Amino acid sequence: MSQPDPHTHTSESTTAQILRIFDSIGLRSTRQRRIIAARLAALAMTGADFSAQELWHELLHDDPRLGRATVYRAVDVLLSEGFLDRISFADGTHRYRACGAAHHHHMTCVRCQRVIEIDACLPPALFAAIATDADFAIEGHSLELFGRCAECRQAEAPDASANV
Amino acid sequence: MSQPDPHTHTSESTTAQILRIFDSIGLRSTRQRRIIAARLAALAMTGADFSAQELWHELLHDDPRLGRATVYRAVDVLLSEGFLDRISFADGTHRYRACGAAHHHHMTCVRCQRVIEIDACLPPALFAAIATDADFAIEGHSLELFGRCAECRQAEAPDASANV
DNA sequence: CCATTTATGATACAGTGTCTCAATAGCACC
DNA sequence: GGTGCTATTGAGACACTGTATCATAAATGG
Repeated sequence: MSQPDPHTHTSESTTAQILRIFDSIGLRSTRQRRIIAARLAALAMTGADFSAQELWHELLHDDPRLGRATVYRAVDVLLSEGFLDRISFADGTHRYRACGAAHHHHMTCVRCQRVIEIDACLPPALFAAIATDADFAIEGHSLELFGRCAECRQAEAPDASANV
Repeated sequence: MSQPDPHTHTSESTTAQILRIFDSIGLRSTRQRRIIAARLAALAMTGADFSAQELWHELLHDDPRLGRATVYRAVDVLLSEGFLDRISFADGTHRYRACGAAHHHHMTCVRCQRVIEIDACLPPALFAAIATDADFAIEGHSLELFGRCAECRQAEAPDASANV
């Protein structure tokens, strides 16, 4: 309850967590937000990423009358509350991912677009040096890595083993 | 100034450099591309950032019939050739900047949107550790820092004239 | 149950980038 | 300098993403 084990999160408890976020900033518990929370909880389990548009289309199966703006509004709230992460892709587009609040970064496979989380971060000394040098108060940062996952490297090596 | 002069490039030579990029990949030298190159050379001197749309609007002063798609196409080419950098902002939008080819990152003031370059980068050991851990072949990365510049911190301190 | 106030959904709107295609203009060759 | 081939252009249609508006519906507190 008050001490959810991150490794035993059920879809239901994640749903409740999202609804608690809405509640904590004075937003009402509506049927639409419950539907959205349930779907996001499922996405949080799988770690899948999604665009706001895609999320809306999926939710239309649950409720064909669900408004697009309603979904966008909920995503905005959950993004600013830190429940959702925005992932920027190299082509300038961006998608969302339910990652909880812990600070981390993402690495994207440029071939299959799979996204994995990285818990490593930049050394604080680097930030300190930059901040001092430029006289900036650093408030946040975004680090995205791009590369090829093991599977895609295999799949792309037709005459393999001679390659690097 | 006794330090290494960063302005060893004149606007004209930068224009020529851009046109050489077009030429090197077999693209023709057109009046439109020369106009675009000249403007980008000027932007490269000041280090200003811009959106494709803004660039197009500015160029309409030089040639009121210049097509929007023409500018977008040129920006795409110069981006993929590494002459332009794409800067991603925290709100998901992105802009371009003529930075030449040297690897570097950007720090943006969240208040005045000023962008400064950072030559610091991540320690190679960090990349190696991540790549090994996740079995990824890392091909690129993007690091954006957000914060407040000295001026904006001053401007935002209403009753703190004695503040840092 | 009722009054108040928030949330919703439909739609219009704005911004950004892509695509198509007929007309234009470079470029290589004569 | 012509000439023909072909890349390029420009205009606009189109798609996608996100925001604003506002009458209506629904949730909350009493």
